[in-house]
Amino acid sequence: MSEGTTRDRMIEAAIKLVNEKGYKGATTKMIAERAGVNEVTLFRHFGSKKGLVEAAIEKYSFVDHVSETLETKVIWDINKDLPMLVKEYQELLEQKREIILISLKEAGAFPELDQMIARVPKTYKEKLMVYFAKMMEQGKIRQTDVEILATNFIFLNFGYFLLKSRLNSVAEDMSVDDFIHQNIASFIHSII
Amino acid sequence: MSEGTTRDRMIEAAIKLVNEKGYKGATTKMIAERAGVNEVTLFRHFGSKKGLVEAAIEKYSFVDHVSETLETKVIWDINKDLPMLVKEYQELLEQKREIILISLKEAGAFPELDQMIARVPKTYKEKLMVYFAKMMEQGKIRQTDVEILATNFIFLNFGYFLLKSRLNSVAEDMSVDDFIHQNIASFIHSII
DNA sequence: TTATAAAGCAAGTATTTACTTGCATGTATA
DNA sequence: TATACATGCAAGTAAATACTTGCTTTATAA
Repeated sequence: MSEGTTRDRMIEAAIKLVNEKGYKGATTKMIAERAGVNEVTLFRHFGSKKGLVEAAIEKYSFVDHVSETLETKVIWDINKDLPMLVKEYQELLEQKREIILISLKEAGAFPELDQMIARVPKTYKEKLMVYFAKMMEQGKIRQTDVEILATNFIFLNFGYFLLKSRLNSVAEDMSVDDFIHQNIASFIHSII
Repeated sequence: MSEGTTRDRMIEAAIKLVNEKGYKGATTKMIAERAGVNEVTLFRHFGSKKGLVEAAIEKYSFVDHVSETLETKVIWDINKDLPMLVKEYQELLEQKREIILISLKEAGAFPELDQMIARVPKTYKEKLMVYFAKMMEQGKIRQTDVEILATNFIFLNFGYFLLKSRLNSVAEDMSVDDFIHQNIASFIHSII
């Protein structure tokens, strides 16, 4: 029995097990066991397995503060801003790691989940474009297509995140700081 | 009933359904149905469901010709070589799309699959490093760390591929040619 | 044409799984 | 103390699922 209320423990166990075994693979028996709870309690709280997983998804879908960061923490110095943004974005991906991987696993099964996850890079891209445009106005980066800059930045981040998450062959042993000081530094160098 | 031998049809149906529904979600009944085959035939051929999926995995794990390409088709012109390599790599990812997504879904369940998939970007990275090193020797690209170049190139490719595959929000409506002419062009511009 | 192999068909089995019901136990609040 | 509420426990149900067996039908090839 871990910490938190009964409800929290069930939700946490559900997220973890669905991530490990997939929706079908995570049985209610296993979830109850890992939550240190009787299986019946699970149905009394959420009605059905689907209800439980939906509750779990909802709980983990906290509103991302990435947009906020891009409006407050930015100091208009590309060498400070981008590393900071990568760090925040990777942290966000890490926090949502399980639910992102679930959405890759269970694509289609939970439409709301798809949309929810898709929204993250989308809003991020839009805000990034604004940032790059302003930097360009100020003459702090080269004149280029801001959309390309933004998508490339996201592809880099997402590619690194996923290759590190699962297929740890290219990005193995590459910490976020390594990624920032090597790969992102190279990216920055190319746009100033 | 699609084309091919009975065996081929079963394997094809297995790959597709496991990709759509996950290993547990793809029932033998469904697989048989989609293959236009009696369910018993499936067991007579492969003994068990696991046997079938393993056979399917093995069949789809053709040796990648990426290494070969990097040794034969290259003409030592970065503006021609990289687009060509992206195209080939994206085609490879596309061909292995289903099995790559399966390996993300069923990570851990089929260890051989993990290794198999992981090998693709790994060998690609190594070959790329050699290519970049030679280009540098010839003074055709700027002096930089070849490993960073190679990983960034792969992150871009993989990030694009996955965001396009599933979370189609950032990369939606972005064709491979768009990706090459915009994002990769920007990458090329940054290293010459 | 005949022998052989591959596939279909029907029926069944054991197990798992999501979910239910009835009742006992504990625990907090009025 | 009494009343509500949350949880545990035991037992069960209906459906689905992987897999089997025995027999018939179809296609291949000698």
